[in-house]
Amino acid sequence: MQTEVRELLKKSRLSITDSRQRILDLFLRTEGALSHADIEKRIADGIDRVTIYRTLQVFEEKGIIHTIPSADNSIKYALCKEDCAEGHHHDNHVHFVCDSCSKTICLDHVHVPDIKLPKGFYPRESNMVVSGVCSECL
Amino acid sequence: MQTEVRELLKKSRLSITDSRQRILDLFLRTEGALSHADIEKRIADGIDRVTIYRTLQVFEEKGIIHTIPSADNSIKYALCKEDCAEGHHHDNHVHFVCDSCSKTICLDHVHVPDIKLPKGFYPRESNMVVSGVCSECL
DNA sequence: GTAACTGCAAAATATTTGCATCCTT
DNA sequence: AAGGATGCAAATATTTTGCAGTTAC
Repeated sequence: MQTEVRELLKKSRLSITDSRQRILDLFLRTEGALSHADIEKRIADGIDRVTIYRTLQVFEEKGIIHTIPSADNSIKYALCKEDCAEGHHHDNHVHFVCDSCSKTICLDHVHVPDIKLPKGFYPRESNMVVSGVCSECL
Repeated sequence: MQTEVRELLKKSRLSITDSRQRILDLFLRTEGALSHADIEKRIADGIDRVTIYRTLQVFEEKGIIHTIPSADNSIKYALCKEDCAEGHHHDNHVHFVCDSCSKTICLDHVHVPDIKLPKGFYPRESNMVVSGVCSECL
């Protein structure tokens, strides 16, 4: 397994276990976001389902991955870029879900625009998900 | 039960049943969005859980309500305004989730801005959820 | 009367928790 | 050695499906 994976875990002060390495490695090798089910499917020789739940939770708390909201009861997770820190996400980019291949992609360079809210509303965090057709499915 | 409820159902060519009237009435009386669980809790003398699932599904198909994506595996539903039609939602407004009272509110007058996507990406629909503090929780 | 809707039971899924064991540091 | 992580079993919770009885039109 790559050194990169171990470095990432070390940076987050997480012990370097086999499951964590394999799950994080999968994220690094995957373009686009992964759901719990995706991970279960794609890690051949099984990590326990419960361990996946716990790993995703820890990774999210540590700012290694962030969640992408969805309207179909299936949260997806994607790697955070450098500017995420423990307990403090800055996944301030637009997410794209392809209607055709149903991949979910972080458009890291497309920022969520600031919104003028009505009087009395104070924003903390914005999330934007655009669906349509991705560049590979034209 | 109000005439408004029956009119709405009639307009969508749905038969006017007790469950549908009560669920739709709840939406009309509620500010903000409702999850399946909310509905179950707030309709005192129980409608079957399964009926609630099926009713929400039909309402969504008919353009009476729309879903609001979330990052916690709990879809919320909110009434559509006039411009939603069968199989064709235009809930093109920003949704606000209050961190304090955790209400989800449709900001009907705040439109989701158009986004400039990278080459090759074609948008069909955008969703935006802003969280923070709402005007009642200041 | 007929098609559509509902409730119940049950199946299928998904998520959480407790605990004994194993692994990392 | 000690604390944390994992797997397993089991408890909960959520969603889906089939079907028989009921209701709207």
